Amino acid sequence: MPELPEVEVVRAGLAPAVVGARITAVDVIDERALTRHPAGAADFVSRLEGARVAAAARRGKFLWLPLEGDEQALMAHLGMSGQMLLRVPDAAPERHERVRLHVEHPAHGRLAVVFSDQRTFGSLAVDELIDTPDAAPGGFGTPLARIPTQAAHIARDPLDTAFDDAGFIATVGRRSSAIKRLLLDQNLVSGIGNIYADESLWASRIHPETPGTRLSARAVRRLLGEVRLVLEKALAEGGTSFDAQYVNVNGQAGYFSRHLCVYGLAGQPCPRCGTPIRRVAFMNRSSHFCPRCQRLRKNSL
DNA sequence: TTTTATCCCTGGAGGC
DNA sequence: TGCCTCCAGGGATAAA
Repeated sequence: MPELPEVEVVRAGLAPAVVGARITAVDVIDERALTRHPAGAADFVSRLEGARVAAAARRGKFLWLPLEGDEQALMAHLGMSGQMLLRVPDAAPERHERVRLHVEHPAHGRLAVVFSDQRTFGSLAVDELIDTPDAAPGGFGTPLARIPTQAAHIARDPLDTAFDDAGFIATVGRRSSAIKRLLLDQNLVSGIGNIYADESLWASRIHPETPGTRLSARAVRRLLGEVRLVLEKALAEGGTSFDAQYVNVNGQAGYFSRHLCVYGLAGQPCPRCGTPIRRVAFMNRSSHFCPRCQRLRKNSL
């Protein structure tokens, strides 16, 4: 499931192949891949054909390719199972191929950029770029203080140098929601999904259902530090792959799953204390934690 | 404003 | 073998 590290691996893989390239043609195979582009497939195609890609940018789990000399960008969210694959121009269709962009790069020649998505939670759109409220770059990979309108509402991610640590700590301290719910709230901090939320909370020894109001500023600062460490380690390993749902632009898996301490490891010993990891239902998904290292305390942490 | 629940979707796993 | 149910989960939206 693509979270920040996986999306960043995709962005970094796409950048050298598409920045400076011209989009020569667009095939929309399945319109469900355009749920974020309400004007429809014909409008999507007409806005892209002939355009040149100026950059490859990302904030949290949102990825976008600003178009040169224009106020628009091709925006992508990979959802649960979306993939952006680089292929030779006449490559056979992928099993769950939804959209194919034909591009021509001045150095690399013709390429196909394939958006493939099994569960169809991902989507592409051509979106307007607007100014960022803090005048800092819109995201990683671009110096411009611009962001697609559909990504403008989400917070910066923890690896963004413009991330507001103090604002995050203060907001968490005011909210009574479970800390895991707050970590998954993209309006508060972006890029974290179920895997890295569980891993960061385990590293911080915080129970996922601890209310934000029960966490001291010091505890939230420590958690933020662990979030960054986990994300950076995952990035260095190429992201987390459990199956074919996440691969980089060349179709290769990441290796961070070898380093997971709790996620998906219910019943297995905690790497720190040996107590069996517990899995509980949480927000229509799963939480994994060590019942000994991560106790739910009544007093503040 | 904050919090919580529901829905969207596909394919693999497991039970019968 | 075939059918059925459950499960995975990011984000938008509605409801409380």
